[in-house]
Amino acid sequence: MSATIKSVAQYAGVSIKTVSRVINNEGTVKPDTLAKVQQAIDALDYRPNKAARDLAGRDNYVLGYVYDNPNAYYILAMQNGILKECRSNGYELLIHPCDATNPDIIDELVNMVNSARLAGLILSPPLSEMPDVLHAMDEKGIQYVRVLSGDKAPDDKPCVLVDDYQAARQITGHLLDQGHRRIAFIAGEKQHHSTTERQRGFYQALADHGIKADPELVIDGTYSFGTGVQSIQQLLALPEPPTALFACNDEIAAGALFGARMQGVDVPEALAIAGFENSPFSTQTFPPLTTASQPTAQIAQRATSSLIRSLQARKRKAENHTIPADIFVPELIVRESTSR
Amino acid sequence: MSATIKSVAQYAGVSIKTVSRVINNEGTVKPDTLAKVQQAIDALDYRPNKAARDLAGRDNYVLGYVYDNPNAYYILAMQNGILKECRSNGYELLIHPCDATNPDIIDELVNMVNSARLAGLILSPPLSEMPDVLHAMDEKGIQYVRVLSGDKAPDDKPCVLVDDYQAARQITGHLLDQGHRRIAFIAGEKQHHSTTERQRGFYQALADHGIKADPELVIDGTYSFGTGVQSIQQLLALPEPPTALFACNDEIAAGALFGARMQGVDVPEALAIAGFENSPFSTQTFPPLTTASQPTAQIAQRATSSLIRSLQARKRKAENHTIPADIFVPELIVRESTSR
DNA sequence: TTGGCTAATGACAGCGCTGTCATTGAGTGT
DNA sequence: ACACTCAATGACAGCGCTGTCATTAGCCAA
Repeated sequence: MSATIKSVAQYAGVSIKTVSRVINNEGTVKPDTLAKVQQAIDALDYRPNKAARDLAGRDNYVLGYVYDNPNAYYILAMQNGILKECRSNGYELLIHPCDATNPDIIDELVNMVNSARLAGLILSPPLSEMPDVLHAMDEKGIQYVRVLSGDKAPDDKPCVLVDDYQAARQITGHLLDQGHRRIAFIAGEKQHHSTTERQRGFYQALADHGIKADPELVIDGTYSFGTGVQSIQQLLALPEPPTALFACNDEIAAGALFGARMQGVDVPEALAIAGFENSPFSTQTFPPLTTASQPTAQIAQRATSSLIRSLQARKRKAENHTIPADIFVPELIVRESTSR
Repeated sequence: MSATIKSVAQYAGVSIKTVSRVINNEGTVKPDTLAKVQQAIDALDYRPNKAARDLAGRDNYVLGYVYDNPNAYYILAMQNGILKECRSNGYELLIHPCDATNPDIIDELVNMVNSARLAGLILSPPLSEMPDVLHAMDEKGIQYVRVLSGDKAPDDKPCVLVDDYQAARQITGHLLDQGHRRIAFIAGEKQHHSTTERQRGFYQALADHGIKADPELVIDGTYSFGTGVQSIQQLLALPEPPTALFACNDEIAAGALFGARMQGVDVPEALAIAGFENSPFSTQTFPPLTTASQPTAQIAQRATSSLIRSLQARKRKAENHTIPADIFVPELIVRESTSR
């Protein structure tokens, strides 16, 4: 049988109420008492019983993860990170796939939150970037945390930032360091902020090296293999084709790699290719792709943690309890697709 | 506030325990008492409080989905199907990724079931095919449903079957119908029954046409892009290379397609390629892959439904309540990669 | 020192239900 | 008519936690 609040209290030599205060972060516990309790919790591997909390308290300890994203790897990684944090805080997760282009999406979300009595929502792109959705949530008093592309929080509501701009700058910088001067860029859907941020980083890196981007080398597409194949054909047909390519994600990069090979262009010898995301795709190509890795699960975990802290803060009516936004910069991973 | 068991009892003029008996279908209530209670429930629109039931009872109304499978698309589809069925039955889902090769996997699962007081488990391959795991669950009295590759239930415990054998036979048959006689096969991990079943179907289809399989054309590998690339190189180097390939899944097929193209071999003109699974991979290649589609979400839903029915049956001690196994046969999807 | 205050902690009831066991009452055989 | 079943129902404790309120300890000013 697993540990209960009672056994933790006994172990730590305090009352169950004090343990309750610790697990709810009520903040009115002396540091050394807190340490004792924390230690007891760890020692006994205690996890609050959700049913009991739900029954005794007035809120439900359930969070919702709403997503609309075709990238299964991303979703799963997010989910794992969220789950991990939920578990260690005695929350449960309700998973809700949805269609962001559905005009009734807002009603759908509000209904879901109400009928399942969710404590809060975790939003990832593109939902986290839809002003209408966010506005509706604010209006209904629904708490949420967003995972966002950017380097600065747009407001003081909880969010976790992924600095695509900086990472894209690094990738482009890497290509420039290899001596490339004609570097192409293939963009994904422009609705995703990640796309525009990555593009911004691309331009900035060029500018850093005093290079003017050639508009011919920048192509708009979608986050798909097909975009990569088509775009690279177009690029290679240019009178002066690029010597390097930065694709907005690995899937596009894989498509471009495929397309280049089909045309007899060697990678990386004649064309260096870099992707973004470090998806399983990126190691399954020949040669493997240089890319940028976002620690998605960790991002999700941090986001969930912010949400929970914000929920707890609101519960005890702490004022202005703003949680500083975390920033993650995806890390450059150099593989053979860009080796000299 | 919604009605509680107490208010229903008062309204019906019985004790709360009798109401409890009614809502749990315990069957020891006199018909007219039952009618009275039922009427009270309807009148007050009473819905049992899940948290209270969980806390008081011995099981939670929570199911667990345990998986170890690198295929994110598969997991997500399973998850969605399970979720759908859970919701319509008032159950909740706990998701637990794990590592099937971990020697402590059994302890891990037993611990999880106990500490979360799960009502039952949904097991997909490879976990559903590990005798040790199943045996341990039986021993501990943990209920489960398996998703299995096969066409016959191995025992009378709940399971849902996916007939890979039949589907593989159909795919190979399709290749044969196109006139191919030298057909290669690339296998995935042999621990997965799906691999051996697909291979069995491959051999059977050849036998149906009086063709003896050439051992040179059958290659063992893993369910990966890399396996496809390497294997096709090996196959094309043969003095008498195959004219068609059946790869154990789409990822291998995509790798093989990539590898063939790199060697200047046209698909489907010089080499027909078929995959399996109908994963998003299969439409993102050029040309798109012929494959077999399994309705994973539906399979998951059916599995969950079996589990729930079996749980309820056991609760009211119904004997011999065997639920017949469902069988799904993945459906052949013909695309350009095998067109004549 | 004394009273008055606040921060830290504890005692205890009760959330809505189920499990266990006790009680009732109708039916049975002699 | 008698004890004897057994089906039907009820009384009651308690699941593990939180909310409320009481208590204690620690501190300061007078």
